[in-house]
Amino acid sequence: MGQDLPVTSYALLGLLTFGDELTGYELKQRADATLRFYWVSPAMSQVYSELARLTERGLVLTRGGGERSTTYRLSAKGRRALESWMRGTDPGFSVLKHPVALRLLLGHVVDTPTTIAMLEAHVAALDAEREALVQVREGLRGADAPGQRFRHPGLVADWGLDYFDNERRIVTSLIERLHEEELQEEGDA
Amino acid sequence: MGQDLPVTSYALLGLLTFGDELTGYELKQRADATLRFYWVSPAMSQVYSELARLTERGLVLTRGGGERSTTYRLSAKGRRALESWMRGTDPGFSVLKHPVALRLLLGHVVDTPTTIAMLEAHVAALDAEREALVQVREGLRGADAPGQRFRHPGLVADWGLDYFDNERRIVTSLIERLHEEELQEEGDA
DNA sequence: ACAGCCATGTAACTCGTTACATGATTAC
DNA sequence: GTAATCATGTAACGAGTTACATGGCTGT
Repeated sequence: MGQDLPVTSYALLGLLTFGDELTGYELKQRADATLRFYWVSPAMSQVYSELARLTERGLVLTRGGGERSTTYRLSAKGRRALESWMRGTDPGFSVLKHPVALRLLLGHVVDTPTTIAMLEAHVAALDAEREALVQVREGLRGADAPGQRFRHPGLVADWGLDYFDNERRIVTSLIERLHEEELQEEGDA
Repeated sequence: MGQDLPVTSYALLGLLTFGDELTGYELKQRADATLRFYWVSPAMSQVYSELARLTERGLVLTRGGGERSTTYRLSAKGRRALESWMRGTDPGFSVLKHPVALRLLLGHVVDTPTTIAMLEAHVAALDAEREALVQVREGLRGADAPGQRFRHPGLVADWGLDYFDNERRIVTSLIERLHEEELQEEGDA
């Protein structure tokens, strides 16, 4: 034991449990494709520094150091570390940083049409993100059947899609609520 | 102009737009009560250092400096800064750090019952958080009618409650999916 | 030849946290 | 009296970002 790494380290370590061997660059791409929806996509430079730390602690093994590209794979020690982290530590609660909700909270500072425009832009962004996640989900077809070893990413992607759908629904209804108020106020004026 | 503060600074500044005057301690409590659901609750020490910076830039005014407790209120300049931030800058997309989704993604590393137990604990945590938000929502009764000046916090709280409800629903269904797979596997063995 | 992607890192910096330190006021 | 809450800060640190720097390889 005796390791306590930030969650992002374990997340990157976890991306190396899918049976393949990646360069730092490829690991970053994998993080961009899937991790970013539920966690964060670390900067390129952080991927390399995390890999250096994981290597130092013997949790990953390198191949081809010195040449143009180095690949990384999970070590037995790394697998044990990941497993004991998953079994033995409390995940903690999720943290949401939602700039649109924050600005809606402060809606009295600006006029209603400005707030409505912001929410409409958010719906558009939501659609774009959803579409990106759909692409990821498509890429998992075949590996996602019950009993398949790597079926979990498919489950999480479905979770994410459901989240997007629900958020779209509620934001749309908030827009309507604000629209009705607008009409009311115009009636008063 | 020439100010570019982190979002958290504007968030704290925004909490001072509700017509009252607060101590750092009270501001922290307000952040704990509402901001934490959509953004973050900064540490006590950060609240004080942010207030110091906002004061330095003239965005908030202090009363009673030197005595045991100092209160802070929004300045005209602070209001303009907040407004131009809300109108003129892109909110950006929300960031979700979801340790439970992350661990579900890596479900192949542990056994299914462990994953199910984690999801069940998450449902319990969700219920507790929801209940805390219900309390906040109750405190907003009266200020939340259409046309009321400070009705937006009520809208955001409703959004948050809907989010919790939806997440509970999907996590529960994920638990069922995993349960069914478990039974299937036992049948095979 | 040139653009774009693959690949790897360093340096400086900011945000935000935890730990520490202090003391007044209030409730029991 | 003593525990909890109110109130304010400092110091050290870690996580993560942006900007910078470098160079090979690939397609057109």
